[in-house]
Amino acid sequence: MLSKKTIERLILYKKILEECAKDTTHIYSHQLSELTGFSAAQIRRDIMSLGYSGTPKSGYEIKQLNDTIKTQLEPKKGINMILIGVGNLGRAILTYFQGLKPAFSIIASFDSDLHKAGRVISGCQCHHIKELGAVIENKNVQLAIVTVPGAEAQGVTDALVQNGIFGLVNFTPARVKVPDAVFIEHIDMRLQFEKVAYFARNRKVNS
Amino acid sequence: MLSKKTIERLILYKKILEECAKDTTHIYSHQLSELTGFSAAQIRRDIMSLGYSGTPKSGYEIKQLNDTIKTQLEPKKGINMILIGVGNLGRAILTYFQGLKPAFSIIASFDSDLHKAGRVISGCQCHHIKELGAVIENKNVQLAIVTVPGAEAQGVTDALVQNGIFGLVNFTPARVKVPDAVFIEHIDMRLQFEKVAYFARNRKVNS
DNA sequence: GAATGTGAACTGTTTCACAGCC
DNA sequence: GGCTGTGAAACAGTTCACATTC
Repeated sequence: MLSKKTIERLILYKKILEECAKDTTHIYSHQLSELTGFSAAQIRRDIMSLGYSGTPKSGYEIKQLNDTIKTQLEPKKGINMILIGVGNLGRAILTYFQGLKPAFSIIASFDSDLHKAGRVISGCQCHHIKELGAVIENKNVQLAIVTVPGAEAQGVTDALVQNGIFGLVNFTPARVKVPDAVFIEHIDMRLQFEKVAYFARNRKVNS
Repeated sequence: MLSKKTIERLILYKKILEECAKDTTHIYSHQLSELTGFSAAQIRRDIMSLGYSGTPKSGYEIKQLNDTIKTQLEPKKGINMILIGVGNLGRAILTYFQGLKPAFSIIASFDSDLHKAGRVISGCQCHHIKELGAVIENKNVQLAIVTVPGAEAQGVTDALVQNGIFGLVNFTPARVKVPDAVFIEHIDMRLQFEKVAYFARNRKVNS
């Protein structure tokens, strides 16, 4: 099993290799290093962990390498996602994702507000939260994006897990708890901003 | 200098301690562990690295501990931020940040669209991108949030760095390059979703 | 000669485990 | 007994450096 950090880098390589494929057929680790900012040794190590090999003569064959990464990362069919909480952030994400189909589709959204339920908002059908179970089952939903207010996050998460969701992206500041078998990623923007503020303030004052 | 990971945890402790302060005056590491999901040893180690000490009898004094964290993390005055790119995501972030004042204020936004420049959008004065330098200088801006389309990210970033910004949060998928002395955090949502999809699919199938 | 593939070394982070304290 | 504080061990992630290959 590849580590979280390795996966993040592979996802990045994949995107960059897609760009490169337009211009050329082979690439060296030091070139990928230049494009990604990771060290060449790191990149060779990652590619090794995929089980793919290049040659000293011409480096890595871009198309083959990319296919190898895709095989590891991507499922055969697209990912079906839902989004809970159609507020400002929720709507922004819905709009953003219109551009990423079909690899990632948000196929339904949910809100507890009866004024939103039943309408199409930001290009996505909004349901009332009580229909959660039915939609997840019918549409074979695998991932959920949580953009409700922090106080509601744990309740919504519990309901999602109960209904068989096992991958979550939580945009609320609440640190919700999930069973071990469920994978959750917290994207706490406030925390990220505080971190940047800290390191910007305490930056190395050389150069 | 504290590490990135330690800082992230400290920011979380701070928020949780603020909650706890309403109910009680002292807390044990294992209680903080329960609330945060990090191990008790980890928490003791982090607090040690702050130079703060508790007592075996009653654990850590919440108010003192929180003040210690704040001294490390927060500047005396609030952080002035700007946001570049008033699209969907940009507007969502602007709205979201209205609630976080005064610790973090987005004091201006910028866009290359002349229809947006001059208006107040999502509670924030929008300027044309060419006024960047003037506003940064006048308003003592320290941090910038980049929410432009990926293709424009590097150009905007260069302009920001040129104008003396040394902390950036980049929401575009582009991996922009900055000088060593500038701190940048990438929040690539697409990448995060792919990662969650991967780990959700390859999850441990026990329990 | 310049690249890959990789054992070994190194660096950073987390956990263990226990002395010391109340 | 149950807590903190912390050296030491364990683990994870990255880089080094070099034998090997084209």
